[in-house]
Amino acid sequence: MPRAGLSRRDVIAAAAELADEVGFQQLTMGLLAQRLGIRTPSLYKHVTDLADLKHGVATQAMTEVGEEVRDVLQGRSGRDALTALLGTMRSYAMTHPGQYAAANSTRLTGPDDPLLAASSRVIDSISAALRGYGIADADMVHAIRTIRSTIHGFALLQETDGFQWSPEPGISFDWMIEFIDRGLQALASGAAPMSGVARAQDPGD
Amino acid sequence: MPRAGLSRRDVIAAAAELADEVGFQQLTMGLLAQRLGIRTPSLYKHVTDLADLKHGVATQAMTEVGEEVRDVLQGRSGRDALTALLGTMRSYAMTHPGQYAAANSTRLTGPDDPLLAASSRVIDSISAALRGYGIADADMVHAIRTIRSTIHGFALLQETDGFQWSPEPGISFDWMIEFIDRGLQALASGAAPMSGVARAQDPGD
DNA sequence: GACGAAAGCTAATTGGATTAGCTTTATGGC
DNA sequence: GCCATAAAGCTAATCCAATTAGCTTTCGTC
Repeated sequence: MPRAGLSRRDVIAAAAELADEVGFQQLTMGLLAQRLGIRTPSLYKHVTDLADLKHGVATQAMTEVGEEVRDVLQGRSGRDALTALLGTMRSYAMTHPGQYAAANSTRLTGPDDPLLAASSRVIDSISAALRGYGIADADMVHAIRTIRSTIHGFALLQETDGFQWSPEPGISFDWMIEFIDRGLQALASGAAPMSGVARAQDPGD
Repeated sequence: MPRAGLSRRDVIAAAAELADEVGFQQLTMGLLAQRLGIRTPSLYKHVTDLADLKHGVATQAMTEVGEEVRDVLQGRSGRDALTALLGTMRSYAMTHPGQYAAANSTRLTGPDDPLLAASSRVIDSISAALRGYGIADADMVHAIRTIRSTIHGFALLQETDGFQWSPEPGISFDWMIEFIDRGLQALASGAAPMSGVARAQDPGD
């Protein structure tokens, strides 16, 4: 109840904002303290250490992504849902590079990690987006993983300047969405079950 | 030519090995010096600073990946080439996590960066692997980017414990390869040109 | 056998993270 | 209105990794 009246929530929110500006890796206790107008050691009243702070940012970001995705998926299905899903995630990655990096490069601390819960919610949304394609249960886990991989990879490459902007990345992104959409449709129409590949039973993540 | 007789090459090689053991982020001057049996400041006779060291590791790794991929692609085409390509990269990522992370998270220093040259060689190999599919020039850049995104994303997720191992990631990986293979085949057979999506002219990266 | 550059070393500085221990401020209970 | 107390800050001090400065040793060469 003293001076600045900061809460853990405030501190993490400020850290998230700062991470977007200077980069998640460059997020520092000193910089954050300065931003909040307090001295560095005072931060330890709100977070146990830098790792905790970063983990908090990751959780907050993943939660936010989950909410945005859930909202945008309302009333959409099939290709429409896929486009909305991927577009939302890419958009988030571009507007909040630091937070996106946090959300996807932070290791889980255990089975009860709130970050895991937040991630699960996002995965549930991906699963929901795929529902309209009528994909076999056995393929669902793999399809989800494929989509997650693609999104993360795209965000990573773009952030690292992975491709040198010959055609705009955005165009490739749209191309990729179409590529995936066609693949999923083909999957659904059951043209040929995914051959040779073992099928899964458990719709885990 | 005194005592240990180390060269820049030796130092970077040791750093790469160390990175695989402790993680690229955890690679430290002190740890490396200890590993080499010299004092920390002595490292500065071989690299200008930590950033230079890490950049060197990245370049070495990317070069090695490029060679492995080029070799394994000899005499293969189509799905066979795609499987070999992706399999090789995933295998590299799994056996050399630190180096893989280095290669794909290091920013280029400029247009004459040797890391850029090494990356370009890898991209050329991906391009070669795709050649057998008879993909339209206009689609090539996007296809390459899609594949890179997928590989990197998969490696990233697996490393971060992104998926909780319900079915083994390897199975999903195989599934993903098949998914992409089918998509590329469909593309080639020109069923329908990628609609709505702008086409590229320049086969950049 | 001396010379010069390369490769090491020690000492010292800097900056970020973290800890210890003290101070100040809201607040709830009287 | 007054005081005890826990929360929220602060200063001082420690630790560790990176980096710089300046000195020393080792070799290959002539």
